[in-house]
Amino acid sequence: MRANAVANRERILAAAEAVFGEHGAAGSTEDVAQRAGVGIATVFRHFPTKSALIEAALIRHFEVLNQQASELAASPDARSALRTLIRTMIETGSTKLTLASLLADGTFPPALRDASDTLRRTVHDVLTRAATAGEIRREVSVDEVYLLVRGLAQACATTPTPRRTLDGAINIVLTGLSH
Amino acid sequence: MRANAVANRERILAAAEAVFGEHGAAGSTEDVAQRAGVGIATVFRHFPTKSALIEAALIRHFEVLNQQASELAASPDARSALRTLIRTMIETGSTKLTLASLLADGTFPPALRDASDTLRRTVHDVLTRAATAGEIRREVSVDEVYLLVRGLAQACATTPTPRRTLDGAINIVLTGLSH
DNA sequence: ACCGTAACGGAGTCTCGCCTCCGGTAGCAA
DNA sequence: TTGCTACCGGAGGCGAGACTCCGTTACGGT
Repeated sequence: MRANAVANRERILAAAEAVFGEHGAAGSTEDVAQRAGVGIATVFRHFPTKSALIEAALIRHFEVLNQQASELAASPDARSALRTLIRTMIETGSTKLTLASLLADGTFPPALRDASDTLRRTVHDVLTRAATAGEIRREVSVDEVYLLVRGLAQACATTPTPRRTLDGAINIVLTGLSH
Repeated sequence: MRANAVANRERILAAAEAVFGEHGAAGSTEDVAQRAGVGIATVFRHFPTKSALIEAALIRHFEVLNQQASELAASPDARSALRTLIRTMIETGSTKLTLASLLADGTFPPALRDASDTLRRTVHDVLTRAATAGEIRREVSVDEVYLLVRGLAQACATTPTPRRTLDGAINIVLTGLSH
């Protein structure tokens, strides 16, 4: 792949993240192209279909999240690591994209599934560390936390939510986890 | 309005609820017509636009929920009332529709806003009763609970979720509310 | 500097879904 | 029963957005 093409691919992915993050799956490929400063044909040359584009953007998102989660898993303060992780996962809005892709298709393509699983494992680590540190109850499962976090993310994504409210909700969850 | 027309209107609303509940705003008007057993024109005669149709279906949903919530607000056992309410709101999947309409338009038409506000007030009642009964902390706001519930509903709507997991998540929230 | 070719751009095609037009059907009053 | 008319249904119009074709551009190896 030529150097120019690599750069374009990157610009398209960034644009896709922005557009789909803003309008969900309703965002149009032409918007993505325009925001990336390339022609439509270029977008379709790099990603043969709209789903492929969304999928690629999602994978990228998961990877970034996983990167941050890994760093947090290594942090000494398990409790605040958990809090930060939850905040990040919600605010990063990645789930807005997840939602979009889910609505479009319904099933996860394997590559996406991998990225998602990796992230889940890392989150699991953070939870386990918090549990052994006695910060949260031991019976709490990743799935439950995941459900709550994904839910909050989606809720915030669809309706503008004041920071106070979100903080309050997160606090409720954290209290529910620890007691 | 002729008797026949009333029946059709009702059938269309029921069909709309089913279709939009299943596919979100992506559900097509023709699907609704087919499921209702009427022609497309009939749908558009009763509801001048797709948004109007979604709006009507949503209002209906809110009213049903509000009905159930009112009954729960009168229940003697404040704690279990709260639990049941939360469960119902999540399972009824109404929020799937909310989501749909929000994606389509962004702002609430007044009639819908009313229905939504009424429900919110009723939920507020249930919360206050639970608070005075000492079942939950006094500082929790309706908004926070709403956000959590809406989130769980959306999360469950987009991905199939085992009952155990949902129960676990609800438990976490309830513990977070009470302690 | 030159050339082969990877990569680009945008006009055009095609499908799909919202909405309308008009001829047909059937409720309801007399 | 008969007629008036409210109501229905399906075949289009129309616009939007996913995807393709092909002439043009410019990267990069020599």
